[in-house]
Amino acid sequence: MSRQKLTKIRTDLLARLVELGYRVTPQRELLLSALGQADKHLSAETLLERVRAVYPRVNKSVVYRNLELLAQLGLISCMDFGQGHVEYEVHHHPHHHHLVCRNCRAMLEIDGDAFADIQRQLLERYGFAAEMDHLALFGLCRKCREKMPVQISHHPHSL
Amino acid sequence: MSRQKLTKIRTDLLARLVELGYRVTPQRELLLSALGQADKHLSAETLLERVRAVYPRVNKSVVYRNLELLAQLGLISCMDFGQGHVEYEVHHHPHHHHLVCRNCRAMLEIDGDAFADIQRQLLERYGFAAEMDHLALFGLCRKCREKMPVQISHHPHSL
DNA sequence: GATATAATTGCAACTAGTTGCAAATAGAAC
DNA sequence: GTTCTATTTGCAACTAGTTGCAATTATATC
Repeated sequence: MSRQKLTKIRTDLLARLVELGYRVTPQRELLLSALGQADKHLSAETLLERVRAVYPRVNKSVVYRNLELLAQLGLISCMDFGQGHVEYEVHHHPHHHHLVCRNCRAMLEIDGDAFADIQRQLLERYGFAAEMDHLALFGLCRKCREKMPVQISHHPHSL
Repeated sequence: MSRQKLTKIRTDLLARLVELGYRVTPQRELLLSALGQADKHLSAETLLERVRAVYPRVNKSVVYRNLELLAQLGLISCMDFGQGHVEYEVHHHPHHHHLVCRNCRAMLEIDGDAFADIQRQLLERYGFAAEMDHLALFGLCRKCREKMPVQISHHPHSL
């Protein structure tokens, strides 16, 4: 992605913050730069590192709080990969899901409306409006399924 | 549930551990008792408390390690509710999912094969074998949807 | 540019959970 | 019942993330 585009992402998000009544601070600029420069989801920790690479005195609670804020406002998306592993990204492609392989950690991005049917069913049957615009599902990818025909025992003895 | 049934759950799981080559320790007995007595998912912390209510000197790392072990062996199920909130339970009803309301935290249990169709589709289209036997989906339940027709602003000023 | 003030940051103390390692112990073999 | 040893536990130090609060600062107004 071009340098211009990256700058645009940052300034657009800053402008949105101002519109919503929030302030532009150097810490927020740094964080949005880091997010804009990333080509994939990044963890809060990685983002803190990248922010500190530019300006080491930024406090970690500021990064955590701002990531939460931005996610709440819908300016960035927050993907929960389970076991407390959360990653953030700007909305490059607004609507997609992830298939994560438990074995090789490979991640397959799939179409955003893959779950539209089931979403409609849940609404009809249970009156439940499920948020299904950015899901992560775990399982085994094709390669790993083919490589692993037999179930591995979990016992340390047998490993 | 009857006292007998509870004891049975514990002894059954202990027997399975022995079959798999693991040892029976007082700590594991206490943990399985606590799990067997629970009528719902419990967090690791709550389980630690319950174990310590009986025998206060049990170490927390032991509880965490054993919950991980039991879940890995499939003897208990581990439900990830996102944001690092994980809960454990013995398999009373083997196959179900949860619809969790973001607003009132109400939890609706739904049928285990609600996602069978989509699971088959993911396998056909992407060769991905998704684990879909115990999912948690977030959204708004019927009541909260009806109560909340307008979108609330997130800004602290306006709250 | 100075002033006011609400938003934001930095700090320090805290929580839940993890890890490496030495000590204790369950279970097997005698 | 002793002995052996791999498993399991307890400990202490650590990590990621959270929270309350005082100090700082971005922005609006004059």
